[in-house]
Amino acid sequence: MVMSTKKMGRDGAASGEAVGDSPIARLCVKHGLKMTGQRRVIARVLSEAEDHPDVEELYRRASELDSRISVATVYRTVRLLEEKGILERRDFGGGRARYEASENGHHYHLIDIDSGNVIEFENDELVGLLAKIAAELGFDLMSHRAELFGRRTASDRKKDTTSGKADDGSQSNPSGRA
Amino acid sequence: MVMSTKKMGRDGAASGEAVGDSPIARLCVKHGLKMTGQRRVIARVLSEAEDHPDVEELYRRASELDSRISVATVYRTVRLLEEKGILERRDFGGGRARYEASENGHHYHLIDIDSGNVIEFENDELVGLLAKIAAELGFDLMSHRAELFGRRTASDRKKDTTSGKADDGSQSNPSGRA
DNA sequence: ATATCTGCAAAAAGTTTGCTCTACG
DNA sequence: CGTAGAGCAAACTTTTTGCAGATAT
Repeated sequence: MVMSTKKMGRDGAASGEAVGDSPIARLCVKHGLKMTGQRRVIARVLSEAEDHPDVEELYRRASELDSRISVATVYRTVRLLEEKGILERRDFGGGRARYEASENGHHYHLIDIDSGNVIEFENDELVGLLAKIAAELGFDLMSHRAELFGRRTASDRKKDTTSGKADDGSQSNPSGRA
Repeated sequence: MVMSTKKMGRDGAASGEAVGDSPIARLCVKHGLKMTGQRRVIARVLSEAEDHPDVEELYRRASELDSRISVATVYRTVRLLEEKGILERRDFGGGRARYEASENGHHYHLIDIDSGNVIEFENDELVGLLAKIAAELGFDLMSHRAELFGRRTASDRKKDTTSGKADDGSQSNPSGRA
């Protein structure tokens, strides 16, 4: 098992147009999408996101880079990118959809129910088991998701006291309900 | 692995008041909730549900038994029961929350992406693996969920042609988006 | 008796959409 | 240039809430 070490694209030298493109913007081009300024900004925000922002948060971050972006465009864009398979929508509870780039690879989430932190991890054994289960039920596994809700073990907790929160796409609500 | 064989409570002889109570209604009493007529009806609907109805569907079923129930009450009730741990909220995509009784035991869902059918299954090996993963990350596993999205294998498909849908709490949208 | 619950309707919250103008290719 | 995209605001959908009257314990 390996915890993901997500690398974010550093901001490109804004030379011309295509060179400064973020990884996701490049994916968009690859998918034949028309690259508008707004989309390029949103793509960049998504590429640089290390968490699981919701639309509101994406809108906020995009607006910082270019104030001429509307929420509607963010909604339209994430929907488009989701359809293209570039983005994945998540539901961690709380009513709003949260997004992350598919290119980050398949991984799972462990949510710390006390702090709201979301820890990502990969696990081949798990993939294999799930595929096996699906097969036993007569299905080919097309996609899947697993979320663990846990609490730090006493022994683990005393190791560090980095009590703060790490991931938080704008709102972290452990239980998913206020 | 064992597919769940959920038993639903048959309707009780409406003798007095407490005798006809559904399993969930009894749980409500145990939790000290005031049992109004509406709650009793909703509890019964939930107890008898073999699928994962959303609020709209719960409202429809409850209304059949007693037309003097409002959607607001259904919302308030499921929220209350969820807080008490009697109900669990699910998100299978599609924007609306779907509910099922916690008493049905811990199980997982395999969603047929073509038909929208939801198949429930249990798997001890999976529980063990998830707990192990959590432990490796320094957590005690408090709860978890796993959803598989699959497509019937060619070989399996030709065995039966029960093409229709089985589970469907009012709306089944394989991809979660219309 | 009285704190809790319900219905109703209005309000939130999140997301989608029609229309017109703008801009990518 | 022509068509897809963006902005704006209005529409929609799902869920929550304030309030007055009803009800379980």
